[in-house]
Amino acid sequence: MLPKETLTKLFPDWEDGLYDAILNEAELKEAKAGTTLLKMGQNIKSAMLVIEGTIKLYQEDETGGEYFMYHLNPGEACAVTLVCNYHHEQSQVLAKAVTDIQYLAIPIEFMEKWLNEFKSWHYFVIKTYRSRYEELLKTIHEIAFKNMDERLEFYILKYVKQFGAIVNLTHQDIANDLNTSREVISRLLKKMEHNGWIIMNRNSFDWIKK
Amino acid sequence: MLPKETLTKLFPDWEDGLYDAILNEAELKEAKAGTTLLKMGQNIKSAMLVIEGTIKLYQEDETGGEYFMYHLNPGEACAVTLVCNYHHEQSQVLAKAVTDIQYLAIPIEFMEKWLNEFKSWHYFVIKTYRSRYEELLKTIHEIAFKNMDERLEFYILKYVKQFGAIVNLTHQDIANDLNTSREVISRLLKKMEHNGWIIMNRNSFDWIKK
DNA sequence: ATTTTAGTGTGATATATGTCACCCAATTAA
DNA sequence: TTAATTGGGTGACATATATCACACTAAAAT
Repeated sequence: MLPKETLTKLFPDWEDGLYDAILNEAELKEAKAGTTLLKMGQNIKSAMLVIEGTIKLYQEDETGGEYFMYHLNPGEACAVTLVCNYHHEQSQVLAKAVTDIQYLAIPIEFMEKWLNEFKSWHYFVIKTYRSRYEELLKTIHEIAFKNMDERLEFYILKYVKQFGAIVNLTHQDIANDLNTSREVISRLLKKMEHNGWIIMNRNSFDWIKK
Repeated sequence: MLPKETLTKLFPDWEDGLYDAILNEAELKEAKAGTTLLKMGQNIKSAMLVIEGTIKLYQEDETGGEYFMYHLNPGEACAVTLVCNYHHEQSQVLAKAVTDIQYLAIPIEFMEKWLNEFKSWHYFVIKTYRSRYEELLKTIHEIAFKNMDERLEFYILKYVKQFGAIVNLTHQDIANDLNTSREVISRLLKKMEHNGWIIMNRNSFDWIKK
C-alpha cells in the first residue's frame, strides 16, 4: 500500500480529497525494466501515474519501427492514457519501462468523475497535456529540420539529463530509438569521438562535451 | 459585434455565462489571407478562437524553414495560445491565416479566471489540447517513418479534406510547407501524374486518386 | 506588343542515409 | 577451454533528397 506521503510529495498542491480518492481507487502496479506498458492501437483501461522509475514514450510504425519522443518520470502522468480514458480512444503511442517502475493505474471511470469533483485534478490534466504537447513540438523540430548528427546529439543530451553523462546504451539501442541503422550511429559516434565529445567503450560511452 | 448565436453554433455545450463573458471580454479581430498571426518566440497576449476562415499551424526553424502541422477551423482554438496565456510562455509555433479570417482574441487574464468559473471552458481547453496532441503525433509519424512521396500524399490529402480536390497550390508552396525544395515536389507530382493520381495545371492540380 | 516574372521540367551532381558484407574483439554460454 | 553470441568498425554500393544550372512557357506588367 502506497503511503499518502509519497503521493503528496510527488504530486504537490492537490486537494486532500483527491489523494484519498486515488489511494482508494488506484492500483499500485510494478513492472520490470524493459516491459512494454502500452502499445499503439491498444485500448486503455486506466490512466498511468508514475511513482518510481522512468518510462520512455515512442511513436510506433506499422512495420516495427520506433521513434523515441520523451521520458516520463515520477510525479508525471502519461498524457495518452488521460486522453484514452476520458474519450475512450486507443493509444497512439508505445510506452516502455526503462528501469524497474512503480505506477498507479486509475480505472477510466474515475477520470471524468474527478474532473468534476477536483479542480486540482483538472489543472493537473491540463498541465500534463501542455507539457507533452511541447515535448512533441520539440521532437517535430528535430526530425523536420535536423540531420541525424544533430538529432543524435539531442538524443544523447536527453539521456544525459535523465541518467547522467555515462551513457549505457549500445549503438543498436540508439539506432532503434532514432529509427535508423546501427552503422549510421556507429559512424556518427566515431565522429563525436574524433571531435572530443565522447569517450567510447563497449556497451557505453561518456559524454564529455562541455 | 459578434452575435451570440454565432458563438453558440460554433462552440456548442458551453455554459450560458461563458458565452456572455466572451462577448464582453473578447475582441473580434480580422486578418487577411496570408497574414502571420503568431511567430515562434513571440509572447502571447491573448487566446485565439477561430470564428471564420482557416489557419495553418507550422513548426518554424531558426533559419527560416517551416513545417506544416495542421489546420485550425471555426469552432477551434489555438492550443498554443491557451498554453501561453495560462502559463505566460512563448509561442512554439507559427500561425498563418490561409483565408481571410475572423477570430476572437481573449486577453490572458481571463484564462485562469474562466478555468475557475466555467466547467465547460475547462473541458474545452482539455479537448483542444487532446486533439492537437494527436495531430502532432500524426505529424511525427509521417516525418519519422515516411519518405517524401508518402508525406506529400498525406499533405495533399489534408488539403483536399479542407478545401476540396482542386489543389490551388504551386509546387513551391508545397515545398515550403514540407521543408523541401521545389524540384523534389515537381518530380514527385510528375510521378503522381504518371500514376494517374492527379491532373496537373499551372498553379493547381486536381486530385483524382480514388 | 513586348518585356518581365513566376511556375514548371529536367539533367547533372553532391550529400545524407540505408543496406549489405564482412571482419575483429569482448563477453557469454556450453 | 572452446564455441557462440554480441557489439562494434568499415568498405562498397544503393537510394532519397538537396542543390545548381538552365530551358521553356503562361501569365502579368509595361
